[in-house]
Amino acid sequence: MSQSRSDPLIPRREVDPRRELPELELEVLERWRERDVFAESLRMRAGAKQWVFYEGPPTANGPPGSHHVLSRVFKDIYPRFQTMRGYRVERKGGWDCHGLPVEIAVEEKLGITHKSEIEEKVGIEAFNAECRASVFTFLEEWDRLTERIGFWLDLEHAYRTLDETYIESVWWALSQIDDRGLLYEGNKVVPYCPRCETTLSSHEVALGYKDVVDPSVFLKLPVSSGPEKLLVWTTTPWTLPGNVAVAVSPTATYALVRLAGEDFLLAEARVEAVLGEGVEVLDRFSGAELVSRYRGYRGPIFDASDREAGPLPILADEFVTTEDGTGIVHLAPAFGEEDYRVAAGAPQVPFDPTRAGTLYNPVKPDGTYDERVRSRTGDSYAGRFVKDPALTQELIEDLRERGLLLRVQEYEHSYPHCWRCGTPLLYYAKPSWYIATSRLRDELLAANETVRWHPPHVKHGRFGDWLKNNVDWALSRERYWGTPLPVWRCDEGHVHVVGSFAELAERSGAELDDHHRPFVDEVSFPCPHIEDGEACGVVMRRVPEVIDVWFDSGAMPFAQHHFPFESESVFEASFPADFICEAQDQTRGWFYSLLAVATLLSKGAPYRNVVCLGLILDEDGQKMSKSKGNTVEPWQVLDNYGADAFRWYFFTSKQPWDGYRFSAETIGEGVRLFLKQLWSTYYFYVLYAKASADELSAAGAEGADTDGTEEGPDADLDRWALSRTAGTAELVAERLDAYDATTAGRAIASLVDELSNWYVRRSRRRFWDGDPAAFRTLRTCLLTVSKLLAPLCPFIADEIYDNLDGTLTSVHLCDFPTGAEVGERDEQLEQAMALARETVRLGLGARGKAKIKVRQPLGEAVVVADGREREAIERLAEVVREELNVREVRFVAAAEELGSYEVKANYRTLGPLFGKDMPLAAEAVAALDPAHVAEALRGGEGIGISAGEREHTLSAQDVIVTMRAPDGYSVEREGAHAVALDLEIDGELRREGRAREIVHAVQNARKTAGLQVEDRIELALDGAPELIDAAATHRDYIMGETLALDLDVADRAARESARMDYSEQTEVDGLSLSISLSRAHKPG
RNA sequence: GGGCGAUUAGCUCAGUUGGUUAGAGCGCUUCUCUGAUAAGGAAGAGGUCCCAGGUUCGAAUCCUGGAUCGCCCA
Repeated sequence: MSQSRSDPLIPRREVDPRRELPELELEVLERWRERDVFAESLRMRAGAKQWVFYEGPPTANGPPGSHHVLSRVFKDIYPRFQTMRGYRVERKGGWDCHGLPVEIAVEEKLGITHKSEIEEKVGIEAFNAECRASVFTFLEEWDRLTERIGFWLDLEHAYRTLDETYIESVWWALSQIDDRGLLYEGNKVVPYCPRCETTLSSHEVALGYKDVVDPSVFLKLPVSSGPEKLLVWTTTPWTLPGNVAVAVSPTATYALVRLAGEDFLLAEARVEAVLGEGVEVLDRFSGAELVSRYRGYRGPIFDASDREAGPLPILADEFVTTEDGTGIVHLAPAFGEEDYRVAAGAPQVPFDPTRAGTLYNPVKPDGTYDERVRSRTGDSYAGRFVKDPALTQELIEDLRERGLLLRVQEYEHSYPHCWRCGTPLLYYAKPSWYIATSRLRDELLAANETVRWHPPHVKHGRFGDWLKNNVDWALSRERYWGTPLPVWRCDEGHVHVVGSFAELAERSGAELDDHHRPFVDEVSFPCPHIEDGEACGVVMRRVPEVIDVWFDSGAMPFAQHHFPFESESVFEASFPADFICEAQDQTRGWFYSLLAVATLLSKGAPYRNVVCLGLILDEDGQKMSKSKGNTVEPWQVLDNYGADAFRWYFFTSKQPWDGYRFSAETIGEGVRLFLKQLWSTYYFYVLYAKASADELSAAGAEGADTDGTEEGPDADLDRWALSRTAGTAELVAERLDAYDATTAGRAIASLVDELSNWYVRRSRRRFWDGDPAAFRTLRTCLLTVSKLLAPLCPFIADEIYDNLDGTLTSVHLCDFPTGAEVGERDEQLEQAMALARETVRLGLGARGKAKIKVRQPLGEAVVVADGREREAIERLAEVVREELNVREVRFVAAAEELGSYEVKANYRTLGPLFGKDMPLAAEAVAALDPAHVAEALRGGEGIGISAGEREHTLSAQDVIVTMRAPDGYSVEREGAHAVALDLEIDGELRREGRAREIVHAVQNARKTAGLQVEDRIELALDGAPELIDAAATHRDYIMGETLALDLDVADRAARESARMDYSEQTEVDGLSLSISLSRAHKPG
């Protein structure tokens, strides 16, 4: 397993600086397979404490898209992290197999357009066999994608909701719920798809809202006792044949008004909106009074073969509002939830919910009128689809002809449609099985309180609100491919819920291999119901429904383990989950079904942390969909940029719940900025460690104990790099613990940027020289980065670890690094370095302003800094000096040593003191003599100012001293910091600058001549006397830098050039220079 | 109609308990550095911090109202 490294500083393999990451990832995958790393990561933690992850099962009957990659990335990060933290994190995969989407796909395949064909033409057995076959159509692609993106999931032991064991656990759950008295059959108005002929659950309804324009009608219905007419508004004219009553608000004020000779009744608040201005109000009274005054209206609104003309009741109920319409609503109990409730409670309406056949419903399950409904001319509307726009026009025309229509108005509203087939839903009274979740509302809310949501606002916002408004779970579906509802019923009306396959076998004697429909439908048994001490005994048959697939998924915590029939301890140990993660659309989906099922079984919240992801939109902010053709195919991204890049984009571009504007190009940016930079730094290390192998293996043996004892700038830089890395390790662990991969990832990116652009850049010379301390430092930093990065970008992280260390077979078997083991934290040094870098930045700015190249040395840089800042920069003065290419760095305590300056009030300290008088105080400070103030404050004296009615003695923190640009220097400043450069260039500086220019020119010539970096040369220079002078003065320097064994200057150069391999003419500082060089033969 | 979230540079996003002149990356222009670099560094152009009120000495930040976008609910 572990491999000993005799020379830890020397990498095992060479590295290609232009390595294609997708190709690299495929190799890493191969290595994981060979070394069985995922399984090993579990074995390694076999005895450890569990950290539990639940996989929300996708359906594999469609191909995976980019949004699946999103959720799978986050589902991978935290389990990998917690594994490295020492936990055992099992990751059982899962597949959601049942449900309407599967059936729809099969219907399409078989060319079925209507539900009835399934039983009549195909047969349930054949149909379900097709469903079973199609469930895993895309399984292979899912598995392939899962592996390719580095999502470690146990696919071999994945649970499947169609498995017998799974179904049995679901049955058990339902029997438990029944035992609590929470399962019931109700006759309720439900959202119903007339095409699929099935009831939809509220979460399914939520998927299909569309904005549509429908005609709404204002009716005038004559009261039965006089000429007045009730004004009634409805947006669903098709429900009018089902009308049995109207309702008003008992408390609202109603008005009797006269318009164009007609008397109307409507809510006073709606008069102007409905009838316009200047309407004559004849009388006002409350809704309750209206009811007692008029009692009824002439009905029915539409003629029907089984209805006689006569008064229909006016009812009063609180649900009626006067916010829109007329304040009077029509009631059709078969087509509205409130209508049903109000009608059921009114003795004037001949509807009794407990008695079959009393609900007036003229619409058949396929969404067409039955033969009872007749038009004004006596024709039947039978067979017409109720939402057919042409029919709606006929109904309106009918009303108009009969003088019942006041007005038709286009009404734009959001209306639910079937999320699968797009048919407008009907609200329709149907018998249906329910779970009384609304009775558990308090338990649900209490369970939610124990959950940590990411982002937090979901808890009391979207999800909490949903729980507060909980309605009973409509559980049954009149479909075929699903977990059969385990409810048997006899003709006496007794109901029995079967809780296990064994129980079913025992009662019926039937042993089934497959408990799906239609096989389970055949099973019957004598009714066990005991009445008066005697069993009923009448034959029981299963009700035809299957259950809502959301219940399947909500049952996964126990059903995946076939609990309670086996694996009891496994289930107990893995409940609740520490972490689940899905997109926001699961708020009403899986997040709810999990919570509801667990609560129904009195188990408390099934998860502790939820990461709730946002949606993926395209570049223009449009929702991605196949029909728009704006989807980004995962494979396209993976092949071009790789999985690490894909993953990196998701967690560093923004917080994942904010949603994404996604395009392939934005992923490329992250590759360049971060992954390539990391790779470059890693390549640099490997290149030079290989080149210095001899020195390093000698040093390796004695190396470790000399660490930390060295002094000087190099040691400071090493300590800085280790401190920054240690700090980052602490931060990353803390953030990943808090499910904040975004901050963690960005912190790693900053670290890598600083290692690459500061540590490595500053340390180049040490790497060329084979300084073991530099290699040790950089290796520690890179290895730490690889471990920090392992949960986030598992491929590149493992490659770096494997090459630089490889003690374990994968970085994913390592413990997550702690700051302490990386190195000592020195925050003062970190701050000092930040200040030094800031100073360099300002100095370079000053150079830029003066247009003096960095190659030209300057005499001095004057840094304005005081106190601790000065100490900090002074400690790193050598770094600043080199970076700015100046002979000396001089410090001045305050700006006046350099030039004039000004003082300003510090609002942060003085503001709270002076309050309203702050502007006066600021003026008072500005009016002070700056030199005097600075002098006094440095001497520890206070300076009194007064503003308004207050007086205050200024201390050093109360003022900000800012320098003005002095003469003779180029100055760059920012806030209190400033760097000034002495621009005077004397002969010596000029010569040195020119020597450096010459080196630069020769290096370019070497490149052009095609020489290797390690080739030695013979060099000859000729040209302007100023350059020759400089070259002569800095002869050794030039030879050293250009690896010249011999340098000829001027006089000899001319004749030498003829025999040289390469020569060129160039210009330096506007002066001509000729360079000739030859590859020298290395001695020995 | 209600709820939740968002709105900051051409684009993608930061912006700490309210504090002086609002930042970064990408892209663009100019310059520069380079013995790891299709890299790096500097400068420039680019902002009514969605709008309007309010609180405050002071608002991108807090409050109210509104607009637009997204999601959810009815």
